[in-house]
Amino acid sequence: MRYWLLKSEPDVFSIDDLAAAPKQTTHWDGILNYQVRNTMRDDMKSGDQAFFYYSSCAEPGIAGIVTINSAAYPDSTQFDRKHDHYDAGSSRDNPRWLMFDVKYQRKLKRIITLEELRRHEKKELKEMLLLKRGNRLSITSVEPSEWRFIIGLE
DNA sequence: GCCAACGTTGGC
DNA sequence: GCCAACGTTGGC
Repeated sequence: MRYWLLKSEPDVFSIDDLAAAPKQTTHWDGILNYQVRNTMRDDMKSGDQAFFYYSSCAEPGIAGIVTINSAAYPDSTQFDRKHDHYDAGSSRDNPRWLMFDVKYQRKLKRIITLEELRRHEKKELKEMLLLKRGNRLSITSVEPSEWRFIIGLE
């Protein structure tokens, strides 16, 4: 079992939206980055756990915990001509982009802000990918020690 | 295969 | 809205 961090803009999709969704489950679609796609394909497994992180908002930080609820499978939005994620270079025979299912687990008691995480970036969270310079990937892995430390902050 | 131009992300 | 950092594109 591995740990991950999924970024989402809360104005677009929040942990509360996931909690209110049918079966508290949704498709995590629209990932158009090859490195992240390869991570999804090769490393993410059903049953893995992930932090739900808020980006591009007033208070960036970790808001909740979700479960990866499927293996990666073709992202249907890439075949829809009307969709923002339509990709003319992809085909059903050889899909370029993947998505997976995510299930709500719980909200954190409070948002663990980026600012708070940064207070530990010299020590406990020295290796955390989220905090590394220039990181823009929408999914990053979280080490078990980092996971435990952050849960401890809560 | 190089690299400049361009687009996107995301914190501030 | 700005801008640093990075990924992608496309001409050569």
